[in-house]
Amino acid sequence: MPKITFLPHIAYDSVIFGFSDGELKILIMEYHNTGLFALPGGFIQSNENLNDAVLRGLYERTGLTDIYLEQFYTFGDVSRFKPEVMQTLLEASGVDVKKMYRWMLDRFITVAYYALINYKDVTPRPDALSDSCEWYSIKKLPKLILDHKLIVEKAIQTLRVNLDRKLVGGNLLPKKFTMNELQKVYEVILGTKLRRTTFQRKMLAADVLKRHEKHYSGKAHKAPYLYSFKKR
Amino acid sequence: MPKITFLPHIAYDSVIFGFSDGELKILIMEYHNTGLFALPGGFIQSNENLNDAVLRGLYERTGLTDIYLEQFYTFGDVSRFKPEVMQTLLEASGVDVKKMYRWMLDRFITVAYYALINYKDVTPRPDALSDSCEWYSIKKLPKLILDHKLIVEKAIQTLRVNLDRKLVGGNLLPKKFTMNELQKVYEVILGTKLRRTTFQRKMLAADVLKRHEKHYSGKAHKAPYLYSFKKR
DNA sequence: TCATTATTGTCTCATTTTGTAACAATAATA
DNA sequence: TATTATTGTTACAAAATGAGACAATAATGA
Repeated sequence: MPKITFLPHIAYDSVIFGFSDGELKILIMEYHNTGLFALPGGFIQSNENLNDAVLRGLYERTGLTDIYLEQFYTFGDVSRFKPEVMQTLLEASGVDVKKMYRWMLDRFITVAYYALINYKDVTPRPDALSDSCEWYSIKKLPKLILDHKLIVEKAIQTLRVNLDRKLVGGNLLPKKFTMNELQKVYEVILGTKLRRTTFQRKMLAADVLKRHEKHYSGKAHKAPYLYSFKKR
Repeated sequence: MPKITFLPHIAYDSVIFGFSDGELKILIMEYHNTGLFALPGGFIQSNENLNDAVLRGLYERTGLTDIYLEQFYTFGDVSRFKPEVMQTLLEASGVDVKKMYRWMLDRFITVAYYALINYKDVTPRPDALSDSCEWYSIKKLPKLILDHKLIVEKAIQTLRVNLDRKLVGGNLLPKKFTMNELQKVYEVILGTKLRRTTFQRKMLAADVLKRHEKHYSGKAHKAPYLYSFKKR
């Protein structure tokens, strides 16, 4: 069995977005007994494509394979080199830093991705080094290590720009959804209220939605149609 | 004097755009006696910010310090690992590959940037490994090594998207320019003809231009105003 | 000197897109 | 069966854009 080796100095971090309770949430890991929180990230095997490494990490944490994923920035400032932080994480997990994990204390450049997933499809799983992997509202994030707060902010900025251009909002919803649910996703991401009729007209005119049967919620009013995104 | 060391496995490549003769051009390096062409790139010193490394490389090739620069993608497929190409480059330059440059034959992930500069401000300078550093029209590029063609294509795509959103077109022109010159830049980048009156109205409405004196070209017609971009 | 030519800055009107409100059509409830 | 809340669609106003017209030059040359 060949030994798995990772590329030194290069990592990735992923901002995994979900939508629930009318809020935008992301997955955050907490490390054993440290009170330190971080984005889910990982390393690239020496014979592995960068994008595949990220998909592998996403699969390990969420169990999902067919994920909307987008690379948005690579963070390479020297100021993100803080070996004492990584040392704390490793020691708290009881691994032998001196031997196997020496390379993890080096300077790292990290390639950041964001993913959009359907909240309900996921049961977050922590990895070997971490205690928990849980959803946090982007309005109430814990303090994150290194520059991870900056990474989250840039992810949200990029998502906002791409929302209309790439019409990616639907990836945060189940396959079928109502127009109102889609509008709420847009409103939360953009941070503004949108006009119902204008939104509906725009989405229908974009010719990306397929209309399905009506959805009877049990509420005392007209039932809305369900929609799904057309395959491209 | 401390020895300069570079981060292994990480490089950058830059797509340096200029505008002349009504064409969009980029700087391409040719390597000694090899007929191999590549984007200007380089490595990151172990105590240097990623962005600073790119600016340093840009300065070495162009002599410019105040450059519009944007990171747009990080390329990390295993398929870009072709040690024989780098070996050819190094050997043709007469360096001792076995000793100093062993690390250059490893797998590299490259962070790609594009820069916009005023063509006339620059006298391209080759680096130690290369023969020449010259402007090529993006319509007539030589065959490039590795995935550099893909990198150029992605740079152009990103530039198109950012053109209106960030109003960066002016960085390809001298400080002062006429509306017609600016329009030509837009047309070349977008690959389409634009309507003169609509373009003028849009640019003026955007409130990013400052109007200066008229420019008398000697031609037999009304003289256009000169404009510059407002500082942000 | 004064038409001529090419191009510019601006205006006008038509067309398209977007903002805003109105309204009829339900699905459950009382 | 009237009431309530929400939906899909239409109607009209307002704004943005497309497309052309036109007067205002800067040089040229008769």
